Amino acid sequence: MPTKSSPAKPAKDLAIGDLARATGVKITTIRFYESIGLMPEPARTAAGRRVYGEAHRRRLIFVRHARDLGFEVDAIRELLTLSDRPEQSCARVDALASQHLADVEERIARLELLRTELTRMVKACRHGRVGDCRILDTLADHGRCATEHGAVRD
Amino acid sequence: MPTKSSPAKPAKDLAIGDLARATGVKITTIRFYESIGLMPEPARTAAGRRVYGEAHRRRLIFVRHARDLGFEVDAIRELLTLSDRPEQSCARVDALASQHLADVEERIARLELLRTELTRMVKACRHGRVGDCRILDTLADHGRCATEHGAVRD
DNA sequence: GCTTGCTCCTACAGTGACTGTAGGATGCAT
DNA sequence: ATGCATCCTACAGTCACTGTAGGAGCAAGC
Repeated sequence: MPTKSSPAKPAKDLAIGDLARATGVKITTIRFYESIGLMPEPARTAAGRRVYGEAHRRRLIFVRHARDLGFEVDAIRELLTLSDRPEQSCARVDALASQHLADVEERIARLELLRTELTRMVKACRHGRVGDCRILDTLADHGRCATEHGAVRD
Repeated sequence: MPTKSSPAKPAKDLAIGDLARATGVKITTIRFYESIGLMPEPARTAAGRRVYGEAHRRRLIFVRHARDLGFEVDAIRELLTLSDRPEQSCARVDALASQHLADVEERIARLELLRTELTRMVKACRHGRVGDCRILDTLADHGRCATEHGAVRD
């Protein structure tokens, strides 16, 4: 298995399409990440095509994985900055992750209220005419809801 | 309590700000709903100010409540159309609500995988230096994840 | 050397569901 | 008459991309 101490890695160059295939990130998204500063500006060929190396690949995988885990771009930007300062305390990293976890838990809680309410609504449906529809009745009047489901908000 | 059979309701007119206060929907949002056809174009005063009545208020409450429950605008548009045809079967209403419920359940499932993974990451943190940070390690390598959390996607 | 077909480039518009701002007109109370 | 709240339109901004238009580069086959 490869270690980062291998000294003479040929650092094979990657075109943007190669990088996209290697990471599962779309070409347009890679360019977008560059435009918002999540990815650094790569070297270019004489014809102006982007040339990437192993460091770019690792960084993009980090970004993609953090996005998959739901971190926002600003948080990822900060995480990337932090990971460039290995001597610092990781308290801030912990705080970012903990905050994100708290956000996820809040979203789950809100969605569970929603699930409760929607389940109730769907069960109440007697499959008759629109004029007698309990689902529409409930939508017309929050007073018929069992829970104080707030708004979904994302 | 008011019934819709009250015949001579004075139908007190509402300015857009009154309607906003009565429903908790912001003025700009009411105008936005009008622009996308969720709310009908209201009558206007001679000076061009919008004038709303009880029917508008009920419709806006319906829209707001459906949005709070996470229905998308297109679904709400369809629900509103359906509720104008009280003799039709409510099967389509049921289908829209059931589909939305399924969507909510899927989002919950994905978020729960995320919660698992984030909890694991945060617990693994040994509060040391960035260079030894398990959280950053995990972000750099999906292989360290316990679950196939996909992407969050909303 | 030329064509074919793939890859890549920039620049900009569109998504969803709003929110915010600029700049002006109206309405009402004092 | 003045001041202030409310209202109007029109448009830009949000987030994290995705899609499109229109063009240029590059390798392989003929």
